Amino acid sequence: MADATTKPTAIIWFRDDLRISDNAALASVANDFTVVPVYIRQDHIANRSIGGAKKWWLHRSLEALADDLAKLGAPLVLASGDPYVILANLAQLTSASRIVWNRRYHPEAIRHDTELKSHLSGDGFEVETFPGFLLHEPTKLKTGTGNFYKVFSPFWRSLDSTIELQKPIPAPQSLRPASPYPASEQLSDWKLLPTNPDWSGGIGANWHPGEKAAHAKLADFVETRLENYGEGRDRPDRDDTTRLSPHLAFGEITPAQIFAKLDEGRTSAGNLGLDALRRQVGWREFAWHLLVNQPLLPTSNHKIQFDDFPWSDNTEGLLAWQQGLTGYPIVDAGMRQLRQTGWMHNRVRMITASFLTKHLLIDWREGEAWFWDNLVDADLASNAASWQWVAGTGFDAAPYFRIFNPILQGQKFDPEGTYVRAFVPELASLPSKHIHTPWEAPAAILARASIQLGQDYPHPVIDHAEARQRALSAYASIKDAA
DNA sequence: TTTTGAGTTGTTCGA
DNA sequence: GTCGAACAACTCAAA
Repeated sequence: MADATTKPTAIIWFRDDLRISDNAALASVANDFTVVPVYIRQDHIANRSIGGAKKWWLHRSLEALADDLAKLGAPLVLASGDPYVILANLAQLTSASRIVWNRRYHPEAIRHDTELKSHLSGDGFEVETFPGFLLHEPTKLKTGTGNFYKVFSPFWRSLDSTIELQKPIPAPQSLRPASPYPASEQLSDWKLLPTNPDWSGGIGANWHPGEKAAHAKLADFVETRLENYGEGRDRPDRDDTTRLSPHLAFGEITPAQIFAKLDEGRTSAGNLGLDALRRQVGWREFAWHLLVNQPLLPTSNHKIQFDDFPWSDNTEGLLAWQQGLTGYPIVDAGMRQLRQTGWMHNRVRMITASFLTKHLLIDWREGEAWFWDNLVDADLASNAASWQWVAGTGFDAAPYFRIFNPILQGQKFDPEGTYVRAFVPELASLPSKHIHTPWEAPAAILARASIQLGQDYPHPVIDHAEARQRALSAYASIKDAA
């Protein structure tokens, strides 16, 4: 009634946090303010354009968020342009006194948001920012000697034992809209969905963006797959992973919410899957910990001796890898899964990344960029940290002689070839015995499976043993130089 | 300050 | 088929 007009007004700026629950910024204004939720279009993150798969997800996720906010009573306002201008204009229009957001952590965003906060504060607005993206503040967690952590295990021991499990904040029951209420741009005008051609079919069939879908997926996982997660998560031929990564990347769900849900299922009998999943979430924390403390992570070798590494300009090899035509079935299945669904199983990310950097000797940054463009869950920190780890250039990196054997990996983690058959249909009729080594299959068996190597499916682009030796000598060359 | 133990995810070879 | 050792040396984190 009367108090709707007497309450002050606040603007909440949504960014990497497309959710209404466990949203500290939103909760801070939900009760005592009339509000304007705004999302400002951003085509770049850290000087990179957003990949097509993520644009598709963003569109759907904004739809879901807008829907939720409309039901609460304060529709989402979409705007394009410079955040300072937009926020200041909105504040003027609605007589807002307070502006809030949840923090982001990629280096450019930290710089940008810090500057923006000081400008807006200088203009007389009360600006407050909140955590919400991670379980820890990357600049605050330190080793005993005051440095940031560079090795996962001690990092995780420290974080895992000190996490005070904040209870996730419930979503507000309702919101009071500011008055007057600003006009919004139309989401469809942002043209985030692909047209001509619309390649999003495979992605749309696999994913349901949005906060509600994220929580439904988590609940289903805890109920049906958590128990198998410890070993099952390594199997691309099974569906034992959470597939929560894109939901996390868009902030539709928080690590705190995941941990809280997991805790409900904690038993005295053993918590193998539960602890394994916490640990995986810990890897995301660690990647951001590294990125915040080492902003060059996405672009520069952490181990600088790799600046002299003889990477190859193998454009044919790069193309074969990108298209899933290397002749190694597990590699090709992974690369095609990525193109078709915007996602790749974690085990296969390692296999394909090892193949690019070690078998083809192509700079990890080429692979990082390709993953960034195609992954629906593309995460600046996880992507960069993981590529550097595989390439051997990064923090706590794999020893140089750790070169994945794509044949063994296929046989071990996709023993029946289920995964290969799903994404490399031209091999579907091949018996399991030969599914990971079609070039060794007897002619009669290839004929029966209607495969002519070199025609229906490529010969291996390079022999494994030869590639292994080549990679080992390439690594030896920079070791000698150093 | 020095010392010590440890470090996601592997492969190959030879007994 | 299975198993342990070798593949290197270095950096990190904590005692």
